[in-house]
Amino acid sequence: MADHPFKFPKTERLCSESQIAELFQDGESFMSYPVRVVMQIYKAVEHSEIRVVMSVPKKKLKHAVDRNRVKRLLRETYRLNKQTLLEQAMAQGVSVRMAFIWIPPEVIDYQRVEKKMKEALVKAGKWILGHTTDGTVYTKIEN
RNA sequence: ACAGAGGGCCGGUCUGUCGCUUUUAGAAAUAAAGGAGGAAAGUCCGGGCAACACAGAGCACCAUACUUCCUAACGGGAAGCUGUGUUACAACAGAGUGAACGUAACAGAAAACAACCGCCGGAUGUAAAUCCGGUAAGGGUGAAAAGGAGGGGUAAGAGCCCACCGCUCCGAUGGUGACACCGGAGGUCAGUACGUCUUAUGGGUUGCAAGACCAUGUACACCGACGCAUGUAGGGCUGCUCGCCCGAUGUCGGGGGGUAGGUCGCUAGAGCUGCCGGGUGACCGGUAGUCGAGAUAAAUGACAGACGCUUAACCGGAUUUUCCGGAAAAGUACAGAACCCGGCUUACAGGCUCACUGUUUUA
RNA sequence: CGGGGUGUAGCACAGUUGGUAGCGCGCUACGUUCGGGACGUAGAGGUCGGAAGUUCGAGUCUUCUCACCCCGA
Repeated sequence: MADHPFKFPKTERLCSESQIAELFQDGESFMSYPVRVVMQIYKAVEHSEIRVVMSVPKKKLKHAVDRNRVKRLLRETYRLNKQTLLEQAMAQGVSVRMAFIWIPPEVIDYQRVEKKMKEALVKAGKWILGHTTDGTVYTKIEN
């Protein structure tokens, strides 16, 4: 995985309906406009991994074209900037599940989305650090 | 040339870097090839396909409705007919209803066996006027007022009579037909709109989250059939016995509960393209070639650069409008497959093309 | 993706054969009260989601369109 840092295969995406339901029920969320991030961490089994899902509500963007466009932008910016967060997770020995939910009712251009995604990932890194050091971590999942 | 109205088609291209998905090859790393639309949309119709239901006939309900054709089918399309409409081309509408019934607000005398005003005649009266009768030509109301508008006729009028038009019926001709056109007759006690209604045709229900299979695995309450049994263990009626009744544990089916993972359905089809032939046309027949997405939290992308196209300030040249060359800047649409087809409808930057109508000018 | 439903006053709702759009709560004014509430009287407030069509006339019938809600392994 370290050999090809910009890949984004299915093993890094959250594909199971039940795992997504679990994430939204038990995960904690914070705002990093223009996205809301839902996160959940648990102890890594063999090596740390991060599984991500992108969500764009139909109520915000009515046309399928716009929803696809936003999801592709989110995927692309995450794919190109995920490396530092993965290193943080490996340092703490945890795996992460997270969801990005789009908030604004319009499409935003690539440069701004990339900037906001970097900010969101920095916040996520701080969140991981905060929850691993004060011991509130390994709440639910052992899987 | 200007104006108007219509049909058909296209709807970006290339390079680099980083990715996604399917197939094939490979032990793997990886490599190669493919990867959104005319509307993929709305889900308004029609089919295929699937599961379930189903003797036959009638009624009811829903949809459609000029004619002939096209089609797997259609509420779609083509060509025509009639009417409305336009300067014209367009465009729009379209079964029957003298079989019967219902409704027609407000206004108006009256909304269907019509006398309010008016007109005419008669009676009473000096007169004004009142009463009786005739009259649908005129007035006013209304969306709609009892064939039209002329002449004759009459007290005044009226298809009361006459010619023309319209209407209804009959006949001839042309057309597959809607219908057109011609001739004759009737003599208008046949109004209008909508609905009920009539006639003909079609319609079983639900939809790929249909449905089939595999894996994981929970809990069987209840019901039916079969099997076992001298109807055993056990239970109910009872204080107890007898007696009577129910009857677990097996197999199959129903029902209930659980699982949220995978495979199939899943893309070669009323397919697409070229040519030839038939038809006014929708379309049909023949022949050759061709394979063009199959995802499943859901791929088909992101960024950078160059070009193309449109509008073009501005600059240069010929220089009256105008033409030629260059060009900053801005814009480059509507929109994303989810079982598949045939239509309809709606959205759409810009461009190409075909045929048409009117006016003006030139030959 | 497939199927079904609802839009009427500020809010919740009525409105059958097409013929002047209503009820309840709320709002405004007046009365009543020392004042308020309650009560009584009067009144205002409507592109009937939007656009076409049928009709003399559409909340109602037809077509298109917009928004919201529900159901389906």
